[in-house]
Order: sequence, then structure tokens, then C-alpha cells
Amino acid sequence: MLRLHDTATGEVALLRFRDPGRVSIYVCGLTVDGQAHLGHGRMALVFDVLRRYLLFTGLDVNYVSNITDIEDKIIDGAAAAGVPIDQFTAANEARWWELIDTLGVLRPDETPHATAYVDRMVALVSDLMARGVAYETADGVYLSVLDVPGYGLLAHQPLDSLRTGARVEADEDKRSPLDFVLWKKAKPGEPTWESPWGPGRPGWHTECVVMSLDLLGDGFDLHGGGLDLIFPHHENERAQAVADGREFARHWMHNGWVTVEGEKMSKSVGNFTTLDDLLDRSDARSYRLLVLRSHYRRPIEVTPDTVRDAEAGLARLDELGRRFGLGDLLTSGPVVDPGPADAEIDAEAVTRFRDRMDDDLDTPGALGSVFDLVRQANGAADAGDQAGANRKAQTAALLCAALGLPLRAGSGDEEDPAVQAKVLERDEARAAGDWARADALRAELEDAGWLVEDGPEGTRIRRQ
RNA sequence: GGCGGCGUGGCCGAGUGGUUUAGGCAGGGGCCUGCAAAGCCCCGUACGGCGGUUCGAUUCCGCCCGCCGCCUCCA
Repeated sequence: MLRLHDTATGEVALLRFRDPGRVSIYVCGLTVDGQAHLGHGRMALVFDVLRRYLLFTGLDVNYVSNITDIEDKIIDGAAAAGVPIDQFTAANEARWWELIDTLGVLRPDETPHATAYVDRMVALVSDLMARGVAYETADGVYLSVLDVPGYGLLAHQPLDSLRTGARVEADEDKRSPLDFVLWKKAKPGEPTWESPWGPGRPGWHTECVVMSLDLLGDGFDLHGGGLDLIFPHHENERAQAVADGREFARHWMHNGWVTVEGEKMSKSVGNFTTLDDLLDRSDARSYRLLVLRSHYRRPIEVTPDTVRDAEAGLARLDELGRRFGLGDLLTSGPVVDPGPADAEIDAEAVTRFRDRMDDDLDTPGALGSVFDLVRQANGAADAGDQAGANRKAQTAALLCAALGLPLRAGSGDEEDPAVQAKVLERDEARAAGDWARADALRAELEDAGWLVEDGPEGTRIRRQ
């Protein structure tokens, strides 16, 4: 049973499901206002690993993650690019899904878009007005947060602190500086929707309330996102749901930053690396491995050094795939724990893995158990215990797949006839004891990007 | 100012009141190899500082130092 840190309580607690055997998850996705960076990638990977692990343990998972396609920066971005807003957001979103696919992240079961839910957002705001917890001002409609029981649950800040910290906005009509906008009245040049308060557009926090409750229902199991969404975004989502008499998320999970030289990566600081940049120069699986190597709540440093380190670890895993011909276990789809009945799998190792994962998704510890298997498999094979070795190797591959990290048995182009000819020629040279010729052929292959390895079965090559 | 997190061996990074070790990368030695590569074995005996609790603390408590984050729209 999975124990997870809950942002609301600050404690690690058993994740309890509303419906037995089924998990409903809502993760705040991307605002499609530009290029996604490493932080967005980490978020996607962290929740992908959670989702895959729940599937691995045999649960049904309903995973919803939204796209925010109307927002201030989107309006500005489209204007700056000189293109219509829908074209701007569509292009950014399309690129995001390509990146998601490259990262091996499973697509959500549902991907609601804010602009498709404006009617229901208007309905929610109207309801909050009717309940007397929201009020209209000259420039919009606001939620009166001091009327919401438990406001500050996620922020873990005294209300006074939030109040004194609140930035003073132009609108002095707000009853409390903490109150936040549910509906923004139209400004010139902005896209608008009709509402009882005149044309305008929804505030940011409202969309996720409406979409999560619509698609997952009251009291859904888990709500997640990046650490920076805790306050105000998630606090304000919860406030609206509670004020509307709805039961909101039962559990809150947030992932930590990607940092650059110790500082949070963010667009405002300008210290971000885009996912495009990273994926251009490294195997996407190495970023997943890098993310898995540290706990999801800790910050991670992404530097050329840490990426290289992850790539070296990945190479060790792939080497296992090659050595044991695990080509049929290269799935990038979800896998399910086969249980102790499967003689090909080391059930005890799977248990060790699951113990680590159940402890608040201790992926570094889980990964340690996988590397233990790698060493055991290689060691057994070296000692001539092929059956035992295969079992360990298969188990390692299974657990890698469970983490969304498919092993590779090769690059696929080893069969190139010209390359194969050189490999054969080298085998002949070696058989004849012509070491000079063999070394020359190795140099040629290496120049072509191959790493040459001689084994009992002859020369083997792989991509460097 | 308020609230919170973190400081582990050359690097990354888990975990734990004490007997055998996380794991990965890098490094040294060995086995294997024509030489390599890959793999395996061995090695470095780490837990910011000062006190306290304890038979015993890296692990609990206090203080200090350092780094980081949040305090209204940033994953």
C-alpha cells in the first residue's frame, strides 16, 4: 500500500481511495504560453512514475491533466508573436505533447482545456455569488476567502502572514487583500465570454475546480502539481470548492524544483533550459533516470555533469538489455506486477522494490534495488548460472519498465550490411591472429560511432 | 519579518539509535581479454558546527553556521 506525503497535513500517510481499486488523479498541467522547460518535464515525469506505479500494483487509474489555454501571458505571447490566440496555444500545446511522447510519459486519460469549460466556470461563480461568498466589483468577481473554512490549509501560513504579504492591487474594492478574482471583466483587446457580470474571462484558479470535479467527481483521490502551485493556486482551488459545498481532493502531492546552481529554475529568473534543448543533446531516458535518482520532493540539479552521470547509469542498464537479449521487454507502456506465480520473475526483488516505492515513492531506493539486480544478473551469468541470471535480468527489466524506463537491446542499425561486413572481417582477422588488421578494423568501426566488444561468440558492436 | 525545507564519502544521492553493505558515476587494485571494451571481485571506512538525552547518535532534542524556497496567478 502506497504511503504518500500529503501537503495538507505535512505528513506521509496511506493513500486512501474513494473507490476501492480505482484511483482518480488530477494534475495541474501546462499553461501553453511558450516553451516548456525542465521543470515542466520533471512534473510530467514525477506524476507519470506515480501513475505507472499505481498501475503496476494492479489499480485502475483515471489520470486527468489540464491545459490552460487562456491566461495573461498567453494573450501577451500571442500578441507579441502576431498570431491569433488559438493558433498560438495550439502550436505550443502540440509541441508539449511531442515532448511528453519523447519523455515516455503516458498521455493523460483526459485533457480538459480551460476554454472549453467557461460555461461551467460561470455557473460555479454564479453559485458562489448566490451563496453570498463571492461579490462583484468594478473590475470583476471575487471570492471572499475569509468566509471559507480552513483557508490556509495548504499554504501552512497564518492568515496574518498571507494578508500582510498580499500585493496591493489596483482594485481597492476587495473586502480583503486575500480575496482573489473568479471572473475578470473585459479589457480592450482581450478575448471574452459572456457572463451575468458582462463580457470577461475566468480567473486562473477556477478552471481546475470545475474540470477536476466534472471529470473525477467530488472527493477525488489525489491532486498534484509543482511545489509552486501550493499557494495560491491550489489553496484557491480548494477555497472555491469548499465555498461551493463540494468535497475536493482527499490528498495533495507536490513535486520539487529543478534548480540551476542551487536556485529555482524559472522563466522570471531566466535561468531555464528548455526541454527541446535537453532532448536535442541527450537520450530522454537519461532525464527520467536523473529525475528518478532523487526523491520527488527534493530539488534536482540538472547540469551537463549530472546528465552525463545519468547517461552512464543508463548505459549500464542498456548493457543488461543487450547481454540478455531483453528485446521483448522493451515496452514503454505500463506493466503490471505479475506476482509470485511467474517463475521468470524474482518476487522477492519485486517486493524490495515495492517496499521502497510504497514509502512515499522512494525512487532512489527503488533504483538501488534495480541496480542490485543488474549486478546479480551479470555475476550469475559470469559464474555460468544462466537460468538464475536470466531471472534476475528479466526482473530488472520488468522494474525498469514499471518506472517507465524501457531498456534497449541495441540501436537497431547494427544489421547494416556494410557494418556487418567489417565485423565479420574483424572476426576472421582475429581468428587468424592478425592483430594489426583487427585493431585497424576496430578503429574504423569506432570512427563510425561504434563501440567494439569481443566476446566468446565473436565481435559485437553497439552505439557509443 | 513570518512559515517551511535542506547540509551524507571525489561527485550525485537514499536510509538508519548500535551488529554486513544503500545505489550510481568517477578513481585505485585484481580476474577475464591478443590488446581493449563490457562484466565480476576488492578498496577509500561519509554523515555542517557546538552542546544535551542515551550504555551508544549521522539518526532524537536545543542552539549556531551555511544554502534554498514560500508569503496572490511561476511545474
